[in-house]
Amino acid sequence: MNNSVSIKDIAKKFKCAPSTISRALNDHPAINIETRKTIQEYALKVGYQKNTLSLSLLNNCSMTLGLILPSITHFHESSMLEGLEDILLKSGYLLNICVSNESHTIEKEYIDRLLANRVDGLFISMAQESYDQQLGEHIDRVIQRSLPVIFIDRPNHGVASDRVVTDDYQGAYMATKHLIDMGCLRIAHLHGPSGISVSKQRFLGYQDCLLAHGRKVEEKWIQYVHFSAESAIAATRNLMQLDQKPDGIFGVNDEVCLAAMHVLRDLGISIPQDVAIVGFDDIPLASFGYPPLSSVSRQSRRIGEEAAKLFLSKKTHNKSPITISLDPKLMIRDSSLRVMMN
Amino acid sequence: MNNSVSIKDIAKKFKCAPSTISRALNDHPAINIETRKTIQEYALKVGYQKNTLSLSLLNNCSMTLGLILPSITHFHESSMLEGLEDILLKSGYLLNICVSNESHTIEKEYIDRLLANRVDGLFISMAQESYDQQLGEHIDRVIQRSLPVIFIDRPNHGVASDRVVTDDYQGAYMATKHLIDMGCLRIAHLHGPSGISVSKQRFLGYQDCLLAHGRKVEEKWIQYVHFSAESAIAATRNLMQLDQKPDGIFGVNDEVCLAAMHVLRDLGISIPQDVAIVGFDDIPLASFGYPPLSSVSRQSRRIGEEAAKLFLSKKTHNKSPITISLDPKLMIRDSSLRVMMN
DNA sequence: AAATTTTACGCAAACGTTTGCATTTGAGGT
DNA sequence: ACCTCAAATGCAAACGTTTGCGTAAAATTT
Repeated sequence: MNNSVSIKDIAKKFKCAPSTISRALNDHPAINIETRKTIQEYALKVGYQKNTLSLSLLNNCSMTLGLILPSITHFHESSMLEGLEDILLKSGYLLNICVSNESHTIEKEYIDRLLANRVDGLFISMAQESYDQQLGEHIDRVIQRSLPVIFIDRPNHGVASDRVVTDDYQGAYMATKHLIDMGCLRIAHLHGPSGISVSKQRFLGYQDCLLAHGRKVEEKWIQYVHFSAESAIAATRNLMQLDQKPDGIFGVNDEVCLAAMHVLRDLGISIPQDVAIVGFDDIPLASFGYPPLSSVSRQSRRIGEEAAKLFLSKKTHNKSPITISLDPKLMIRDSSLRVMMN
Repeated sequence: MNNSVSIKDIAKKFKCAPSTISRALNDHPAINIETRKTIQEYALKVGYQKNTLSLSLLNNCSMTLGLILPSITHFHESSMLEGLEDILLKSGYLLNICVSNESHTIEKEYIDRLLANRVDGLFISMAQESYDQQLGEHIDRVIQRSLPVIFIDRPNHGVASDRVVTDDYQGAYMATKHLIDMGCLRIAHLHGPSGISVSKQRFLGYQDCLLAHGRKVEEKWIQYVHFSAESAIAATRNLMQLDQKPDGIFGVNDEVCLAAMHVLRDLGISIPQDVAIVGFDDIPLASFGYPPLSSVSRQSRRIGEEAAKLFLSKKTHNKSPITISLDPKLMIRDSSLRVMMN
């Protein structure tokens, strides 16, 4: 079944000790230079490949990391993964990817497997279930092993550890402020799944911005949606059936906004004149919506990069927990850019 | 640094042999039922976690697989990954994710690391560089170790191994046929990056369908693009500056089509009356384009599921290489649904 | 009471690699 | 011929776990 050749096999071939082979392959100066050459050439010929598992066992270091995400199909998540990979590739690590599907049970199962495989660290964006039910002891188990745990996007209630996030609050504030600047008087919000930090922070930014500018936060203008486009259909229709229709929408992400624009077009409502709209994430297709969708960029790829760098710095220094918060950027496009006439 | 407790540690605590602990934890009947209980409780209390690495070493089986992709940010790829994960989760495997970024060098590096970590199998969608330069010996090295290698999407020139793909040719044929049925006389194609199988197959399906229906395949109606939306901007403009403008477009994927529609709207060209358009992949946002974009669905998630199942069946049976080809489905939406008046 | 079986556990090897500490060999100096 | 020293290599333990085999003690059967 397994054809791999080991150091012992090579040792038999040369009738010498495994240690000699090991040293030869690692260019140890104590081994005769010609012996080294001969052994190295033979190893190459027979396709010898070091078995890292034995080393991991010996050194208590597997050069493998774990990444647990609720899902991976959104641009933000996959883009973040690419950022992580980019840095880890250069540092010799491998990454185990685990999709929890927002389930606490699955998350726990994956953590068990990762621990059993002795990963050297863990990046995690907690499942909604774990968050809702305030379940953190599975993460604590990891930290008790003094393994670096780096939280991504979502916070770690109770657990003291590192974090890399975008400042969702600030991003939402900027988006809402922009809508106010564009003359919107009744700004609605497509609120993300409750219990998830991202939803909450974006709502708070929206709320505080309205209050700071003397607006009221009306419950009827807040509709709850999931992160998928479909869920925004009904929500948007609801908004547009109100007596007091909104003239601005801030959505929890771009998918729901693109779906909302779809509904608005259906209803013959012009964007941005009748309703201005701003999303979040700045996915590549935002620019190609009709009209092009204004959006808050989270620098997804950089989140991954910063998380990886944070891990690498922890490996050596082991400082106290820190939070890296990246600034969001507002990308203004036609969906909110009103022709002001005053 | 590492706080993990081993079987040996527990054995010392109980002043017995490690083998006793091992058997107790694995519910071996030869161990006294009460001893078992005591040991299991203690193990739970001190947070014992089996070290899988030692077992991997012993059994030549790591319960870990590798997945190498050119990128991960497209819906098709991340969706496929979720399908893979779903099946592998149930089978106890972990998945190492590797993004090659279409680079042969990176792909080779990742394969080395995966082999060193003794993965039990490999899923791979080959990098364009490897494909362009006909480089396959790094894959051969894997197969020579008699490791299952399953190719995804892109073929394995020269290498005899399993494959899971969508029938791109058939999908493209269906899309083109649909445009013909909708009365399009001059059907253009936004051709994907050359050298990549997906691009080629979709072009061939387009070409053969045209020929089969007595149409000419005109070079001027074929524009080359990347898989990103941006790259379709210039391409679409070029098409619309021709004397003989196309009245139908089949695009290599949805991103380029959504971008193309953006350009068409800018030019005041009505969709689908002036130009009908059909994409590929059926990404979730296709439904929310303006107008909603017709598209060929590849069943991305199922590709991952089938690949995982194929691996699992190979583990036991070890049959000769097979190719699983999934049927594409044409999702007809407004972007191509013309009101026929004849 | 002797013989037999059962119960419950220990021993040691194995997986592949590294590494500190011998040990061997040969050369050079006296 | 003897001592010294360096060069080149071997030995054995270690990482954590499993497992076939051995063995002691206890329980059961004659």
